[in-house]
Amino acid sequence: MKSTIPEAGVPITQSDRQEASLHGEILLRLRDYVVEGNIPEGARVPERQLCEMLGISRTPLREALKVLAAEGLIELQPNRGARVRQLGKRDLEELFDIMAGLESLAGRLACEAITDEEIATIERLHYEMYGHYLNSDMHGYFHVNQRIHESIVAAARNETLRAAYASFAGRIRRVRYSANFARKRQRWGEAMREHEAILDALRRRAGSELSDILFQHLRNKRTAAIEHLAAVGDDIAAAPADS
Amino acid sequence: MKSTIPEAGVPITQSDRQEASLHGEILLRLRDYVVEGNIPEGARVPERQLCEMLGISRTPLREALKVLAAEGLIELQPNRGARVRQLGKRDLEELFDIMAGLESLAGRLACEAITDEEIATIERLHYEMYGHYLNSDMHGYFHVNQRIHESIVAAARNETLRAAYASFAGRIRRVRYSANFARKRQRWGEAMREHEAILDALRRRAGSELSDILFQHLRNKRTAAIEHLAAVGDDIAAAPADS
DNA sequence: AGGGATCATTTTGCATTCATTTTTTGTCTT
DNA sequence: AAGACAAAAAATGAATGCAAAATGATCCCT
Repeated sequence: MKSTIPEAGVPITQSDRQEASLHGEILLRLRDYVVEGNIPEGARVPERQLCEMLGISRTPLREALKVLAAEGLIELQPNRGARVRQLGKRDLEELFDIMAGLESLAGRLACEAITDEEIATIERLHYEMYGHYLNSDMHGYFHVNQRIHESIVAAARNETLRAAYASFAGRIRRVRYSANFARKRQRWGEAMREHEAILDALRRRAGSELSDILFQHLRNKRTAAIEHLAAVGDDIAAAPADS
Repeated sequence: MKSTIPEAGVPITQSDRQEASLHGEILLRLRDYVVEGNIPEGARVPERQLCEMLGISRTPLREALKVLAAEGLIELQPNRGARVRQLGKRDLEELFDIMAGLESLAGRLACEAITDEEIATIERLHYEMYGHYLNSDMHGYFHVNQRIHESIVAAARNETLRAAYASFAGRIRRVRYSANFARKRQRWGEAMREHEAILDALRRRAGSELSDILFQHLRNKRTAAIEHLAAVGDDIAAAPADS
């Protein structure tokens, strides 16, 4: 008996749906492959090459490419193939704002349903993150920080929101990670204080307040990231013009 | 060679955006077709039938179906074809909350960039809507109401947000429309007052405040819609229950 | 020798074909 | 007559083939 495929008529969750068929498998692998940054931005990706790399024919590959294009990870130019999407400054601003909005929403919803246990878990993560902060462990801080935000999204009890959040997060994954290392010591301290405010509002289940704090917190992240990329990012900031 | 099936369905309309390719054309047409509610919820949609209806082969159709599935409009069950996605009560709650979050975000962003002219336009729409309210013109009210919310989203100056908003709106389009007619006179009056508060906050560019008001406004809409569908909707509410 | 046109090669888009899986139908057994 | 098993029919998933477009290379003309 395999992985408990529900009876007919019952919707299959998006994550389960993909694994069975080949195009779904390819979709998952290709998405990871792109999100992880294995293909340089704006690079042309010939179908044939991907096909032999994955050992499949073009049909399921093309289906996966269409989906990835719909998700905004790649661009499909008519008769000219697929390119990894290049994010210009404006694109990044828009995506960061959306992430801010989604987390802001997640925080508001989380206040309606979060359990004490979940809050305790987030508190533990918070202190763990504080430890990384004190040790100036950027890498550890980044990952625990991610887990905190993911925990808030999970506490919102909204699977559709979680999926949308994950999708948008994938689109700016590389940038987010690289931008994290741009964090100045001062901004880092501010972020820690903001996280304390987040935790405080969460404990009090102050939805509207938490929504505001989260948005502002992410907005500040956005500013830091954009500034960083404007200074360092030549490859990324080069995109804003068309083609 | 019988390859060219002439004028089997409908001629190609190039008026649609940049979608010159066949799969893109099919995607737009199929999406509209599903969103407009031409296929009953949960109904099986054989590829063959759609192919001859659209006058194309299965390849571009299947590509379009994959994208629609990624958008959440249809479901693809392995080896069992495509079905129009059925939204259970929980799905609707989640989607309404996301719409609330996105509009809340849009309002906040709009306050940063909206022009006096845009506000004036929204004011005109508001009074037009008020007229429909006084005349109990449900249909007119619904459409002007939509335009107001779309105007706020447009004023956010975030194309990615606009696209995401449109996508989620498509998923609950039918329900939204039908739920609108469930509006009790009392709730209708409340909605009008909320709209006045929205306009007021927008004039003052009070982003955080507008964000709160919009979320609450949409939350109230959600409650009304879910109650309505719980009472009337047998087909829609039938999905979540276990088999 | 340099710029541009023409032709060959590569790549993409779509149709068709082949292989499984599912669904239906028909028959047989209890 | 109802249920179960089996075979046929239909539908889906993936691969291949073919035409059109794009890319690159060669050749011609000034």
